[in-house]
Amino acid sequence: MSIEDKQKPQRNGRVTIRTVAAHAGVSVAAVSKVMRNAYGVSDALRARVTDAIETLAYRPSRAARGLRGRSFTIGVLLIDIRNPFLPEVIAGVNEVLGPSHYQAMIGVSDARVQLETSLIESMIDYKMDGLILVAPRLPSEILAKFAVQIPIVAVGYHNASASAFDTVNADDQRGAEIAVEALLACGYRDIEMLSLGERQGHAVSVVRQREIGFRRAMQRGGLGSSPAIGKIPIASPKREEAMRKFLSRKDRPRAVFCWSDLDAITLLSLAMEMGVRVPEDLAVIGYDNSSTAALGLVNLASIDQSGRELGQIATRALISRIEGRTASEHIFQIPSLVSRNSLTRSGNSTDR
Amino acid sequence: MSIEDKQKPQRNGRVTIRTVAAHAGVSVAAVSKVMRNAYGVSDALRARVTDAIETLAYRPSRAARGLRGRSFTIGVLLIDIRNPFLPEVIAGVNEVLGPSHYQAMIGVSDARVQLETSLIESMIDYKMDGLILVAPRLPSEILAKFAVQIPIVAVGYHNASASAFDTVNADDQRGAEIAVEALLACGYRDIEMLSLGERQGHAVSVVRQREIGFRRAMQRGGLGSSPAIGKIPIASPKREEAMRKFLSRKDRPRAVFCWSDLDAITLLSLAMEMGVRVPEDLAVIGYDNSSTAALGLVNLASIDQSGRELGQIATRALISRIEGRTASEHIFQIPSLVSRNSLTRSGNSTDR
DNA sequence: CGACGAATGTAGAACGTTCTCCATATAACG
DNA sequence: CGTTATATGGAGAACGTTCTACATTCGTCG
Repeated sequence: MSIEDKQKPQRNGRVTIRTVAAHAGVSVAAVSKVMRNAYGVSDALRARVTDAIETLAYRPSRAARGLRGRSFTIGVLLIDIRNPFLPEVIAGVNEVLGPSHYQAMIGVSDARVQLETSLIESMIDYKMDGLILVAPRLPSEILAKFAVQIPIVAVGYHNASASAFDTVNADDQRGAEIAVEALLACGYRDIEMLSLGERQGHAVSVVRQREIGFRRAMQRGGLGSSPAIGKIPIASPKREEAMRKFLSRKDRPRAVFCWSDLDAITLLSLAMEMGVRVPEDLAVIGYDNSSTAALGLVNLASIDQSGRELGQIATRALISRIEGRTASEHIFQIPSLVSRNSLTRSGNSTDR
Repeated sequence: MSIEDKQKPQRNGRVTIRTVAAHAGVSVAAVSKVMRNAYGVSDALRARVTDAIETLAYRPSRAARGLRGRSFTIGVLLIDIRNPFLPEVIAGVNEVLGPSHYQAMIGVSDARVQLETSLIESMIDYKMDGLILVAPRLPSEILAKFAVQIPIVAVGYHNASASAFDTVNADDQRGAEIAVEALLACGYRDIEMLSLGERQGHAVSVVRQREIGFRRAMQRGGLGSSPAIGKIPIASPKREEAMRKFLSRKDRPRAVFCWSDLDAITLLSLAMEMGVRVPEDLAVIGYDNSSTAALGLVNLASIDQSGRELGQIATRALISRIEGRTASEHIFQIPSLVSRNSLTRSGNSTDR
């Protein structure tokens, strides 16, 4: 009879930590200890509990875990899911997370500050163990405020002075310089940059960094103190319109550096439609080295910043922070040029 | 003094439901009721509580919610994040979820059954309210087993007899038929399909459905009882190799239908490299009408199944199921042809 | 005026973990 | 043999919600 008192579990189907404890003939606390492999567990006990977990196919409830301690989940926030660069980052994250006991949950903010905020809050409310923010839009002060509640690593967010969170970046200034240097090396002097519309990037965004690098390289090359930077809106009908206008300008430059392959590829396409030959009339170089750029049909020269690597590094940084590091880290990767036909006819089409 | 007894909250910084209750001078249960807008709340009470929530900037803990009741989160499982069709689905999901109080969390399975299983389990363990599985790899019996634990809607998964979960699909058989009919209408008779390697698709996958549709349309057109279907592996080096082999076959067909734009675009690119003219030597039609296909440079005719719409429909179905529906629904959308230059030179290049 | 039902609010038991103390057993040591 | 350290296991209080019962207050109606 006294045994039946204990038989309260099993009420609904779910196998809980209590079921496991009963099956193994030990206490709930013991099971918890084994799972967290905490101190003070004999081999015999561990074996018995492990067995019970196995046979019952027990899975700890993440919800309950989150309420009290670790949830073993990390949140990844993407600004946009259509930019092919971002999936690469995810791939890198998953590679590192795979062998660990952590899992990634992804949120997509669609570049809306409102949604970004609420997703971050949700992830905190889920008691996730840490966050990787990819190209967040929020200002540093806000991120810092979140960072006291949860470990944060920002990718594609240039703020090397942030002390509350880590950053992982490709050196976007250097990337832009490399692009300009490549154009100069091909003999082009009349160079412009096509960047992203004003409202889309704050000072710490990758876009603005690339503009800085562009300006510096142009000045260093002796090409004026304020080189031209055009702004392309992000929304679709206006976007193509702005590019068409650029392509039909009588004073169109000889070469153009686009902030992203996304724009560069569309530009290439419109150029073809409008009879502007690439690279004979206009040389184009993009950024991200997306898989579309690599297509023989497109053949777009591009700056490669390995999203996969950035994802891997960010994940490792986050885990080390979750496990106790408090000093902030700011990691830089150096991007590289992938030359293709949009740069010059002899562009190395068989890259890498 | 007796008041101070109650002052236990506020221990660490977090604003909990108890803080709100104290601030509004009501019970915890009352606050909970207001938030769930349950029955039996006066306007006065509601106002007071709403005020307190506002001033304290209270956010309910999702972790705690999940432990007891609704978590107001739905999980989305993607087979692969690099296929541009899938982000479209997410966009559709987010559009419907935006105005609601639900939020989406995304997991990426990378087409690995193991990972897919563990992600689904995690989502269940988080007590998410429902799941949208996009092109899952798991067999129906397993999905059915999961579906008793959590409402499930599968997208891109053909099993109209499943009674435990809903399915939302474009009619992939019909889509393939439309493709073949378009090729026939252009006068091509020597037609093959390039499909996905054997191990990649089970019977209910979209790929196999497209094969069925292809066969039926070919037979109906009087083109043999077992038309040729080539299989292209998914992994990168072998993939291009198989396509090159196809392109250099002496008995290469006059027209080809690819299971996905992903393959069709690579094929187009390799064809150009190898000097095979499209559509003069080879007509190509793809599937998904991805944004890359629409580029002037690529100009790939394709079957359009609006991923956005599928996402929207799936989300609405899931919500209705969460809110009580038990009978399963199996929804079909009819895809459409987007004609472009890869089909015939006069291919309507200015689509949509 | 008594009785009953509707409307409103509250107490308190879950939910499934983690983790801090404690209790006990065993070993070590003088 | 007593005393003290050390290893091992367990009890039970959180964590922040939801939600079922129940208590109270009114109105209404016969």
